[in-house]
Amino acid sequence: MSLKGVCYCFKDMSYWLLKSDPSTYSWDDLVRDKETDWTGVRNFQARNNLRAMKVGDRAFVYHSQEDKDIVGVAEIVEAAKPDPTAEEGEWVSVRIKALVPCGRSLGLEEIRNTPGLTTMVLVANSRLSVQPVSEAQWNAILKYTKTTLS
DNA sequence: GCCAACGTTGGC
DNA sequence: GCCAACGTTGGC
Repeated sequence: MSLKGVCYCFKDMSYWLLKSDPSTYSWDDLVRDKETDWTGVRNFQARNNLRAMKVGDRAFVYHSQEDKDIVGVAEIVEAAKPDPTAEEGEWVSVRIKALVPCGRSLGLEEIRNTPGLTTMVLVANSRLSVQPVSEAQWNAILKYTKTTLS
């Protein structure tokens, strides 16, 4: 691979946050499965975010409901394709794989109280299940959670 | 195209 | 379990 190609990949990487109720599908489930199709998204904004994902993009996995924290990092390994679980409508899913767990989880409360993270979509619109994360937010969260990507 | 009614999600 | 916020649906 050329150096130009490498640089392009880095420059072009996008970051995301995927929300899941752990009683339905948790980070531990993803680690067990290693990879999974992220199906079941039935919201237009979330679907558009799924469509914008590229192979190699990274996403935090956030546990909604009882935990309310960011727990791990996943990588997009297949871009959007028709969601096989959708009986009607143009819904899509992407394939993700577990990369690393966070060194420690980062709770919603702490996100709300951390300068630089208060602008996260999670804070303004906690209901959106597939959200973009800025590069600055991404790096800050890696730092706060003591998470190292190999 | 507006808006009331309804359903769902998720924080508390 | 409650309820606020949000998104979708459907009547007009």
